[in-house]
Amino acid sequence: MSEKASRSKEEVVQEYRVHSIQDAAMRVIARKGMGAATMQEIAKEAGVAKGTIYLYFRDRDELVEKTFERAISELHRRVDEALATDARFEEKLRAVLSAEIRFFQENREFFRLYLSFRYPEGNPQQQRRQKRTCQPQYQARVRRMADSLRQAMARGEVRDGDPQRLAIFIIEGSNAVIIERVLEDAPPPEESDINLIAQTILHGIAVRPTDQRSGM
Amino acid sequence: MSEKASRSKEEVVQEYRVHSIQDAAMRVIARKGMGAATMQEIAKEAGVAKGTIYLYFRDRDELVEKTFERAISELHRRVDEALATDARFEEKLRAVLSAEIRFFQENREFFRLYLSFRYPEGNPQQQRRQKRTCQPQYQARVRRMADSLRQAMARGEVRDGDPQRLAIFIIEGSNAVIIERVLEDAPPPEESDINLIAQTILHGIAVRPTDQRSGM
DNA sequence: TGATTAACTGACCGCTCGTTCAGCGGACCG
DNA sequence: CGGTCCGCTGAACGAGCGGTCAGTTAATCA
Repeated sequence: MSEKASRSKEEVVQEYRVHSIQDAAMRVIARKGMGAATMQEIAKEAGVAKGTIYLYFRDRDELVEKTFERAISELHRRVDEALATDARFEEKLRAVLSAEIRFFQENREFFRLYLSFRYPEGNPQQQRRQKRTCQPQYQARVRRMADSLRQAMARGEVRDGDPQRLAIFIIEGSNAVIIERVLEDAPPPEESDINLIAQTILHGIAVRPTDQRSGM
Repeated sequence: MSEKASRSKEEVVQEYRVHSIQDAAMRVIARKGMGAATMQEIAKEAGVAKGTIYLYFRDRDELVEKTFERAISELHRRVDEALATDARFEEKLRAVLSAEIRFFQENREFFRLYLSFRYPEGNPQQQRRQKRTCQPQYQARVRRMADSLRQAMARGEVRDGDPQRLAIFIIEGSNAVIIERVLEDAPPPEESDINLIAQTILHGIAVRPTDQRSGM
C-alpha cells in the first residue's frame, strides 16, 4: 500500500516533469517557430538540463509529437463535446466556434505548433512520423464536421453538396479568423466573430433575392 | 552600340541563371519543405555548383525571398486582373477563384513555399526579414479583397459586415480548398469547386425558409 | 554516518548545413 | 598561340544542432 502510494507519488512527479517540459516546448516553439526551437532553449525554458529531457522523451521528434498530441486532444475533446448534441446545425457550429476561440485564447502559444502540424515539413522520414499523428488528427476533425453537415443535409437544414469540401472550407476559414484573433492585441468580443462566421456560412453574404430582385 | 548589345546578352544569361536557380529552389522546397531544402540540393536541382548560387544571391534568405516574390507577384498580378473589372461581386469572386486555381495548377510546387511565408518561422531577425516581404504581400491581398467587399456593400450587393474579417475568411477558406485540390491526384473540375465556394459565400449553406418543406 | 542508488547535469561528440575562396578552364584579345 | 580574364567549381571551414554519457548531487537505507 505504502509502496503503491510512493509509486504513485513518483508518477505524479514524473508527470509534472513531463508536462512542464512540454509546456516549455510549446512556449519556445511559439516564440521561435518549429524549426528554430532548439533542445537547449527548451531545456532552459523548462529550468532543466538538456540531458534531462532525454530521460522523459526518446528524442526531439517524440517531445514535439507528444506535446502536440496533448494539446490537440484537449481541443478535440472540447470540439467533440460541442458537436455531441443533437441541436440544429447552427447551434453546433456556434458551439464549435466558441470552443475553438476559447481554446486558442487559453493556449495562445499553441497556434504555431498547430500550424506546423497542419502543414508538416521535413524530409520523408520525418514526414512519415508526423503523418501518423497530424494527418489523422486533422482528417478526423474534417470528418467530424463533414458528418455533422451530412446529418444536417439529411434533416433538410442544409443544402446538399460535397460535405468534405464544405467542411474544409468552414474549418480553415474559421481557423484563419481565430488565428487572426490570437495575433491581435485587442480582439473583438467572441460573439462578434462567431456571428460573422455563422451568418456567412449559413446565409452567405449576398443580399437576399427577396430584398433585391435578381435572376439568372 | 555593340557594347550595349553584348551587355544585354550577358543580362539575358544572368537572368536565365537567376530564374533557373529560383525554379530549382521552388521545386526542392516543394519536395522537402522550407526547412529541409538545402543549398546543396537546390544547386544539384539547378545543375550548378553550390558556390554558383552565391554569385547570384547574397545568401539563402535572399534566394528564398526572391523566389517567393517572383511567384507571388505573378499570382497577385492575375488576381488583380480578375478584380479590376467593375462586374458584380459574384463575377469578381469567381474570376479570382478561377485565377487562383489555375495558378496553383500550373505552379503545383509553389504551394509549400506559399504556406511557409503565410505563417513564417525562424528567430526574430529572420522573421523581421520575412515580415518585410511576406506580411505586406498577404495583407495587400486581404486589403484588395476587403476593398471589393466594401464596394459591393456600397452597391447593395452584399450585406454590411467587417470587410477585413470577411476577406480573411473567404481567402483562407478558398485557399484550403485550392490546396486540397493541389494535393489530390484527380481533383474535380474547376467549375465544381468554384460553384461550391461561390454559392457558400454568397448564399450560405442553410436551406432557405421558403424551400424548407422539401427536405423532410 | 557511510554506502547505495537514481535523478540529473552539461561538456562533449559527430554531423549537417550555409558560406567561402583558391584554383580551374574556356572564351576572347592582341 | 600565349596571356588575361571571369564565370564557375567543390573541397574545406566554422557554427550550431541533436544526442550521449561519465560524473555530480542528493535522497534513502542499513
